[in-house]
Amino acid sequence: MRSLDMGEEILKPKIAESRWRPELEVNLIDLWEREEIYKFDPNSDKPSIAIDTPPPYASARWHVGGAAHYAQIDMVARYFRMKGYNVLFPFGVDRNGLPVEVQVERTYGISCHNVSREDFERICKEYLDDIEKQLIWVVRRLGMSCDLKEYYRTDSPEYRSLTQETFIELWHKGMIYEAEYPVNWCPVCHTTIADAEVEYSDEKDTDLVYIRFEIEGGGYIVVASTRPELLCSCAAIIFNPNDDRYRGLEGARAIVPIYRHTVPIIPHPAAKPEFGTGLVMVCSYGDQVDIRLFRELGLKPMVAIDPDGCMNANAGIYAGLTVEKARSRIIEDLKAMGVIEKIDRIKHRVPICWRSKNPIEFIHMREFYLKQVDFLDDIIKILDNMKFYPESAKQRLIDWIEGIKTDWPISRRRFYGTEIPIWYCKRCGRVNLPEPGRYYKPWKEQPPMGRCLYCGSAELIGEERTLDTWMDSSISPLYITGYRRNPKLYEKLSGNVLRPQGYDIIRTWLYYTILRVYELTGRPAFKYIRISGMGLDEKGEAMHKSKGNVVYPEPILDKYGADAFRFWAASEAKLGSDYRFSESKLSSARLFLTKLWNIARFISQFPIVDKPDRLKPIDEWVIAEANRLVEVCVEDYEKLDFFEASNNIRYFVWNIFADHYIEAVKPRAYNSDRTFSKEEQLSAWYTLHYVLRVILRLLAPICPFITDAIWRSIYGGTVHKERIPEIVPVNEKLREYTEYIIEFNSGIWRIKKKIGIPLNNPLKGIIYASDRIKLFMDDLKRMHRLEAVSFDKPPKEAEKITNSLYYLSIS
RNA sequence: GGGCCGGUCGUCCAGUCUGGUUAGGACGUCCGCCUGACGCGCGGAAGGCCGCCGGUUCGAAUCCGGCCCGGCCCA
Repeated sequence: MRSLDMGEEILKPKIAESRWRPELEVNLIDLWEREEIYKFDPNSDKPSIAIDTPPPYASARWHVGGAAHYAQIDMVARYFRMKGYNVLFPFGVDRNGLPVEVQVERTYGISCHNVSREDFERICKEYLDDIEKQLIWVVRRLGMSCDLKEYYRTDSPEYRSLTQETFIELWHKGMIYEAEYPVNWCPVCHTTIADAEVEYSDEKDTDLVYIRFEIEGGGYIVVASTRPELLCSCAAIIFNPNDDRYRGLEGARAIVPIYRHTVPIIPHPAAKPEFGTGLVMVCSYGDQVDIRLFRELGLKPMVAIDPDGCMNANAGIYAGLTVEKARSRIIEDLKAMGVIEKIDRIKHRVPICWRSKNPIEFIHMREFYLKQVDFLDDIIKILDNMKFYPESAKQRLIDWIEGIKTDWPISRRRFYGTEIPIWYCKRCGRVNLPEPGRYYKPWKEQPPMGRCLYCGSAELIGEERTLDTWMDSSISPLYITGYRRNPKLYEKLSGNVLRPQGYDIIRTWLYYTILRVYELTGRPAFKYIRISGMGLDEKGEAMHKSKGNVVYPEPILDKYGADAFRFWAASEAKLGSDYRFSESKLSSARLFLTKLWNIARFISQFPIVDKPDRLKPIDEWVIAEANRLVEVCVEDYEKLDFFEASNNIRYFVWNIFADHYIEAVKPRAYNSDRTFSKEEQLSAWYTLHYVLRVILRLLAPICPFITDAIWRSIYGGTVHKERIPEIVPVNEKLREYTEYIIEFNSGIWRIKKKIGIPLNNPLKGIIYASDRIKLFMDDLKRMHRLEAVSFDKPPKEAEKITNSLYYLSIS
């Protein structure tokens, strides 16, 4: 250390620029990569954790909400590292399945059915590669501390082979079966989808048609329906058993108009008396209720809609028409026949496909199913072994699980996905599964088993269908921890996986993962589950391309820098709540960073000294406040949240440290007029650096760039290898003085403003203050350049400034 | 229809679980200031019947009941 005999000109800040420039962030990204400071060490004895990053769909660009979510996940990773953990933080890109295909078909105006399967696969890959580049650019620019040299793709042969391996494993465990049931069918995507993939449209105006049915043996009834095109498949008419109007009809039969077949009239609680006339026709299938009723009442279904969403031969003259066309045509015909009583316009929601957003139909298909109904109780029980943040997210999952009634259909009649690894024997019809361990494409490769394992026939036919994309995604924690491929790593990490994701995919990604990991390993998939809210636009509405309100992160990151963006992402909303994008908040985040930069610049001019034997009271006071900040931040970080931490850091840095402590301590730190002793000056220098280092370490997970830039230029090394600061022993009671210090300073500033003198001018006259501020008075007196301070009772002629501050001017 | 979340200065949000001095912050607004880090700054100020109605209590933004409005999820 150099001589402490200060001539003022020796004090030169180590940080020269008065502004942090976000362009400099890019240099740090390169530096971090070169120094490999975020690398996971499989041989370390530190506690380990794996973060199961949500593989973003490569089929869609990120908006600022998505980028903010990933920034938050990175904060989690960085916090665990600074807590002393060895963190496996992979980055995956989900490239499988229907979403990709739908996007590709839309973008290129093709259909997977009118180009060859090979070509379609190639186009999907190229499209994904392109989008992925943008994605990776954003990930890097955000400062994500994952290893981007080794990110994984769910459509890689390695990943798909694990998906197939788990399929084979579950097959052999007897958990997969094939069956023909009514399924959710998307006529546009041309495939079965799972209940979890069904959404409901916004409320739309629909015709509720009141149709007259003759009763066998005379009379008629009126049935209201939104799906008259299904008349041909009408198998019964129900009314509520409590509905007095229709009691007499029990056992009667009605004649279906146009088709003239007769159907029973049955009392059943599924009919709501207040809907329409209280009489409901049961058709195969208008909705889920119909499916249930057919099963319950033992009715014989008649298929009326084909896989293209058109009426089939059973619909008679309407065959070949789309459902919508058939509906309007049949309404016209019924009108002409004079059997329509009236048509109401009602609002209702229709089930739609989560990707194509088209109405789904319920039709019969033969599909593979993964058993889940048998395991629901076990799954709910195993949730107790996983910690949810926030706690309330758990209920959403339980609600979903409790509503599950059928097994999971996992086969998809699509192309861009993991192939179902099955060859069928043409002779005996049995299913042949290959050995696990590599990636199979049964639709184009020779059967690896050569001959049928059961009858020895050489005639084997490869399965053409693919798996539901959630069959891939739901093994991501197994993939990243080396399940079946790296036993040592798997042993180390299994049981230590953290899942961060949004609440929008609780019923899909989260649920399916927990289900599958349980079925495969019998263990809980996760130790921690972090559920975040959704990123919305400035008005609080979801961002959609079609709405034109999408804000992309690239220009925002260029303009404000990643740290400002990340600070915004941390400080905008509590974990679990939705967050709105707001450019004005982003710019205030940037102001905060500038403030921090300049605080560091100021402090950087003073030498870094050892702790002196005695600290001045105000120094100890600010350290006590810093202790409290550490407590608040750690508490927040432990909840995997950053809202309280970031907001408290900002408040402390700006409103306590800068406004009151630094201002008060400036004269002592410079000590140009030798008001203070050398030891007192050292106490200031020590405290300034101490607090700055606390702030930088606390903020490092949120703002990794600016904190590291400051750390490197003042202290050397990187802040990212530091630990989260701990509380140091000081007199915590000093925090009780905080409000008095603020009130005192504020009072003096008000006096100076009132008499019209600059804040750095001496204040003539006598200040009457409360003696509770006495402890800090030599610093405060010098800070404000007060001429005289008294702790006596103020005289009557003194002016009251605050409850405890009076001023007697000298005229 | 069922469930969940929300309604607090002009705007966006804390505070509500664990009731208690003048309900906090950020942005915006107004006034003043070149103050040995920062004008992307400093200081000062204005601005709120805490959705509505009732109840519990010495005391309610906070607890209880009802209602209204907005959003999400499920049928």
